[in-house]
Amino acid sequence: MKEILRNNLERKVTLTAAEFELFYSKFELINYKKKEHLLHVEGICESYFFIVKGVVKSYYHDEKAKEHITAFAIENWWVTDIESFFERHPAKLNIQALEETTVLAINYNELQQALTKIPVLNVFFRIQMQNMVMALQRRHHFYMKLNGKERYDFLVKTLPDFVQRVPQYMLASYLELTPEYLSELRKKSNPHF
Amino acid sequence: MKEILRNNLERKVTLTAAEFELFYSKFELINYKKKEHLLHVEGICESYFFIVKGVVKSYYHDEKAKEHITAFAIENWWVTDIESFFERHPAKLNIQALEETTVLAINYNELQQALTKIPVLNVFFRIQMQNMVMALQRRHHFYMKLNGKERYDFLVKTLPDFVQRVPQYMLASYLELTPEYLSELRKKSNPHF
DNA sequence: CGGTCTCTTGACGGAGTTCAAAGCTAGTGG
DNA sequence: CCACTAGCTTTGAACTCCGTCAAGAGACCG
Repeated sequence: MKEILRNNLERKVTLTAAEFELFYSKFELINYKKKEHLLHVEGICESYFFIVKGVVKSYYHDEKAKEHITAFAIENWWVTDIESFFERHPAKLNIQALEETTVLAINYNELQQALTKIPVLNVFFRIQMQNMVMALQRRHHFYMKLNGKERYDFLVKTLPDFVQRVPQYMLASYLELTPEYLSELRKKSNPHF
Repeated sequence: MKEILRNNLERKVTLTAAEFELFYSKFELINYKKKEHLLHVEGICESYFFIVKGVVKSYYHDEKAKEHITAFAIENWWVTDIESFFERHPAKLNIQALEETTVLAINYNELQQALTKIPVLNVFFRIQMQNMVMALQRRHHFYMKLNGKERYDFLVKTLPDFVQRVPQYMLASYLELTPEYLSELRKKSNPHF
């Protein structure tokens, strides 16, 4: 538990043992059952989550009540509604566990204190934000350059195991396609079973 | 010049006069003529730019040589190819001046030194990256939820002056539409001239 | 073994693209 | 300061991708 978080931090910065202990002490270990929510739309997102085990999805419903999945996150990833968390606005996203999921959660005030007491965390989160910016820019290319079939093929090629861990209709939602059309694409991809 | 940068920083953090002077001394003032490039694809992006005056676009060409504009930036904005700049990879983006443009540019090594010597800059850039993440997430909704007409109308409504500063075909590229189709949409929007 | 959740099929329609051509507009040089 | 040209915008027809709706077929869980 502690080790997983520590390794994740060490990828980007170096903390003294004391700094790490202080930071770690601010987290709470939480267990979510399948379909339980880490965050509900409208509430203010109080926590920044580090996923120790499991899978979650971030999603919202549009005006026609259709679900749009904006991201999945698995082991060793950080997840939150950044806008709600940092700006203290009501969330536009829901976050829900797709499997039994264990997280380390740190709340807003604790994180702000930690950022003050442990300045190197500003470096960590700056780099994390930079990486997120890069990922979002790549996602933009992904959606703009590729049509539905190409997006699906790319996902299957780059994350084959992940594709099997999540039902088709959720992938369709993430790919911004209808389940019906995705089904048609799959037929084309695999002419023989 | 100095004042504009100073104000931009003060929106998020507070620097001492000495810190600001140190930071400012690392910038170079550069003037670009219309159509000149701040950054060329393939080269490594050496500078982080702060636009003092003018407009620039970031864009790339797809495999069919079609141009895709990913962003515009105007006075008081920061712009760079984040991935190329921070990861020291060849750039995937070009950045080009659309008008006579003046920038303050800081290069990679100078910025790294500044981040070490002036720790509060880590806070500044962390917050800047956070804001960029939020902007990119909003952009994702913008493209996914809205159809072409809605995207165009939204742009005209929120940035009417900007729309006039940039040719239609560039707006079309930014909106991920063909110029032909955008022309059709404009006709629908303004039935009387 | 019954019901809900998930995936597939097919007919049809609409948003947006492609290609080709013509009509404008604005900047440039003569 | 006008004329010319290159760059920009508009038009229209044919076509493609993908969504909607309606229905049926599996599959999983209690």
